[in-house]
Amino acid sequence: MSQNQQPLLVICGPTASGKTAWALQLARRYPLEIISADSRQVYRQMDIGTAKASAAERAQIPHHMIDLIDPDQEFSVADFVDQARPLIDQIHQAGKLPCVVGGTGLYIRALLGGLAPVPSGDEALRAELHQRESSEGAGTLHRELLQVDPVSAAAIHPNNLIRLVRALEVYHLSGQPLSELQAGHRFAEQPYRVMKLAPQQERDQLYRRIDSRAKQMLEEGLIAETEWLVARYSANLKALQTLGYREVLGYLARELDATQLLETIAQHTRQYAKRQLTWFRKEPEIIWVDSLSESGRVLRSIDKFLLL
RNA sequence: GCCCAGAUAGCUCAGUCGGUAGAGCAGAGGACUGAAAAUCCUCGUGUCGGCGGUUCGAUUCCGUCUCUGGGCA
Repeated sequence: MSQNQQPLLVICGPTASGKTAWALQLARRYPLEIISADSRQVYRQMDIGTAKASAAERAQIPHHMIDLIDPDQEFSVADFVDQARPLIDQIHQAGKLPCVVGGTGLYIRALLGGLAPVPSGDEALRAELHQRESSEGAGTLHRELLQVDPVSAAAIHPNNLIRLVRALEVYHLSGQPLSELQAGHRFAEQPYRVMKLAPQQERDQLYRRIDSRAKQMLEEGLIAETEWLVARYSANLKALQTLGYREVLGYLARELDATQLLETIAQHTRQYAKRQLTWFRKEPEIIWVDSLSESGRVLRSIDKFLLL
């Protein structure tokens, strides 16, 4: 089985770290097609705030897993895996090299390791569970979970409602504890032969790049893009809870002035990048490098990887 | 110049009926299997504006000075 594994390049890392530039650089040397691993770029009409590759860049190299759904539609990590894997196969069959590029750590982990066989989300049930917590008091869901799935209950903080709801949802839908369904899975599938790269840089430098990207998004019209989404859909859209859009919502509600808007987006993006770093730092086998041109060393190891 | 109100953690502030102080935000670290750009957890010693006085003991009371708001001239 492992002899037949096809090669897959992965470029991961925090937002604004230069992943896209790397992919474009590699595309000059290899017949790349890009698989975006980004939970927000799947939304159409959310272009500026999600920093999608430009039309020119997309004309240069095929980009996949972008603009899949409208902003009012649901999407999950399972949808990502289900759609990305056949695409990767097709790219291999066409004799090209798929390159996963993105900062959504969970999507990448699930793509490379698979997901446990658990039921998918149920919005109505979720709403009901949230309702129960607020009407019956804080701690209700955690106590319930303790009864049916003590292992998950021990792992999930009583305040982490989203994850409590998910664990209870799985139990109600399948009759089995989430922890049991996950046991023995541990992201152990290995459908591809993988080489993972991540741009390495000083925290200060990354933060400066984030600051200027936030400024750029506002200059390119993030406010107008958000206003359009609010008008077309609603301010309550879950997709509008995305970094950048959420702060513009605050600006439109006059909770922030223009200066505060820029500063807040930059600040929240820095916090997000920090969370991403926490995730990727513990991810195994990532090769962190300053730049691809490092006298060709990285390129030579990619060559070697592809020849195996 | 006079009157009033402030001056406490990087920021905004609370508080100590006198026994040297704590929240939110920021920052750092961490968790994460169908909402993941989401969600959640942990970490707070700082001449309590300066100098005097009262007191066993002052950041807390008194005086004075400096600075910042606001008002009156």
